[in-house]
Amino acid sequence: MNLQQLKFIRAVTDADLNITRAAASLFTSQPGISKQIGLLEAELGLEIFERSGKHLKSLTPAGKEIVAKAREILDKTSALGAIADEYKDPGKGSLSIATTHTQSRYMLPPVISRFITRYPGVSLHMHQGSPMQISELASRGEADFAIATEALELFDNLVMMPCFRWNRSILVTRDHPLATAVEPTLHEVAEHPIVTYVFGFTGRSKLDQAFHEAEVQPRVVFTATDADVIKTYVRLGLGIGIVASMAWEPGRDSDLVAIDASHLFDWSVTSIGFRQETWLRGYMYDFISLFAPHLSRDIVDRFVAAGTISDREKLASAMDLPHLP
Amino acid sequence: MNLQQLKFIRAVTDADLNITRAAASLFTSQPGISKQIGLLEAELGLEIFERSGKHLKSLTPAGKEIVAKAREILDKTSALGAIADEYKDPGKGSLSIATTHTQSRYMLPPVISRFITRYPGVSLHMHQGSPMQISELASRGEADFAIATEALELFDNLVMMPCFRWNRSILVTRDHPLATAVEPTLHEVAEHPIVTYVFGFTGRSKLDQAFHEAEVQPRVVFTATDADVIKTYVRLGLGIGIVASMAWEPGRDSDLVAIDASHLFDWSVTSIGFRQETWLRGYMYDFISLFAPHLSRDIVDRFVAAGTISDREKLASAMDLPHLP
DNA sequence: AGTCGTTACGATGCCCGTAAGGATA
DNA sequence: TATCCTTACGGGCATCGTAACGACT
Repeated sequence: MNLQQLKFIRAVTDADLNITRAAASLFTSQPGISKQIGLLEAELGLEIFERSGKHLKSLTPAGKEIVAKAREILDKTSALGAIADEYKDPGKGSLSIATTHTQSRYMLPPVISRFITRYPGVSLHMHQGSPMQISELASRGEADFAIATEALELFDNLVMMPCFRWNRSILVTRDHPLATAVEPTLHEVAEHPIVTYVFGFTGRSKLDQAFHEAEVQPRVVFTATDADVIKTYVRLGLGIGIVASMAWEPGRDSDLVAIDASHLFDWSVTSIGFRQETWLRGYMYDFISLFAPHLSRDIVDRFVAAGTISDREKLASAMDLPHLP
Repeated sequence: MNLQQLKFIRAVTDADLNITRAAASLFTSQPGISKQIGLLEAELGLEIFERSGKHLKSLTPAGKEIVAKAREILDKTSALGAIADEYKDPGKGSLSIATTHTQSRYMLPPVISRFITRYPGVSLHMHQGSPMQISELASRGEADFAIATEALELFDNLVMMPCFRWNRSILVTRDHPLATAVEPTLHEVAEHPIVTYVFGFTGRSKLDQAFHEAEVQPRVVFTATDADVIKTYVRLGLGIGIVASMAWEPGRDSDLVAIDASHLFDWSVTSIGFRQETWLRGYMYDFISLFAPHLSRDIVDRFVAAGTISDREKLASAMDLPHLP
């Protein structure tokens, strides 16, 4: 058995049991993988993949466990590299963050700015995508951190830690009837056409939930994945915007009025997550603390050490999170 | 990087940084190890071992972490084999138990007997030693289970679970003045010369503690590592014996009188422990349950999942253990 | 017919073993 | 001086790539 073979079975599994594709992703030959998998199966004395003729059909029950264990092993081997890099030069390395538009546009800029000042030797990579894509990137180890408000809990190999609570604001043009409203009700809001996030993005679910519970049917006329687009259409008069409060910028958006709507909707929590197995470099701890000051190195370590999801939830609920704004 | 290299650095560390000895233990050549370590260090870009000239002096700080991580990786690779074996034939395999004389002589026989009936295909290996040796065997993975009353808590990579509580009996010959005593006091006991366990064995510490707290100075005239030897000297009239209650066998030891001493000493807890990283085969779960019926598969899994030592202690204290006899 | 996995074969390169050299305690 | 690690060198073997074959959709 060797690490190469483990990499191969992982790649094949990740490529939907297509050896050819796995070979392409690893820049190697397809027969090589086939051979090595055969050797590994011979050594273990059982089949990892179930074949139908010459096609891989599925993982055998044993194969599932073996691939899972192989993932753990490979994760730890990359940790070895991280350890070495940290000791060689704590200030040199790379950090890859997967996040949504809302975070990267409104929350991350000051954090990133402070981070690159402190760690000029760390090369930053940002991936933007849907919460689902983000979680998957982190879960597969292609991103070090996932930062999002939704979907992070769907991957059980991610350690996720709550960062802050936020709520929504209603954006209207200055001449809009709601512009002078203070604490409008859901009914009043629902009288106007609404422009907001696509489902699955930026706490959209809490928004739907509030309307549903109040038995009010909102007229959502347009949805987008980011607040910039939403604001554009609010300016065009398509409807009122409901966006995360941090998406209203005092300077740039002074042509719009932001009405706090935290009395209408449940608070959403933005979390940062990473793979359980990752070995966190010093600058990674620091990045987390820059983004969420209550997440000190100790606290993060405690999250990592917590064995079960319920242990982590306990830790999370014991924390008092900052409320934005 | 490959698994071989990780095996090498682990072996060298375990051989007190002596490459020659490590090579011997792995049945390979010394230069081969030297070379591979050099290659690994080159790949990681730092030294794992600190050299003084051509001798390995110590592990570098990075080296310590790297070796620790290497151990985890290697443990998981052996788990792969275990998974395969389990799926190939759940009834075939081997089980190696490290334990003390007290356990293997008095507690384990009925368990072993039932186990081999249920799993005739599992080859059993028993190692006997001091609690310290036992823990080390388990901690190094040379034994699957460690069963002992002391020292298990010293190794933090062992998951240990409480099995039962037991206490001590005073053994005297039939004609001894104490033979008819009921609930003798510590002072009465201390009037006689005592034969008992060596320090570090079979709950000896609780015994000393009781005398110390009562400010009584016992006259311990002979110590042994097992109750059979102790009983022999009690029969010779060297003194009264203080042994684990389960060491008095109604039939074989009817020439001696056993006086329950649980009112004098604190209860001791015997635990079973195994390495956190071991992948437990079905028969291993069963063995645990045979030895300690309250340790069901679910409970064991919960112990393994518990992230921190304090989590495990919480689980342990929530359990109500059988009291022997 | 096209896609995909297995088998066969040849070459490269890695790994291990023996032998010799150099440094430390 | 004895022990121990490193370097050097040669042989064997594992791995990888190309090419051909066979099987499924």
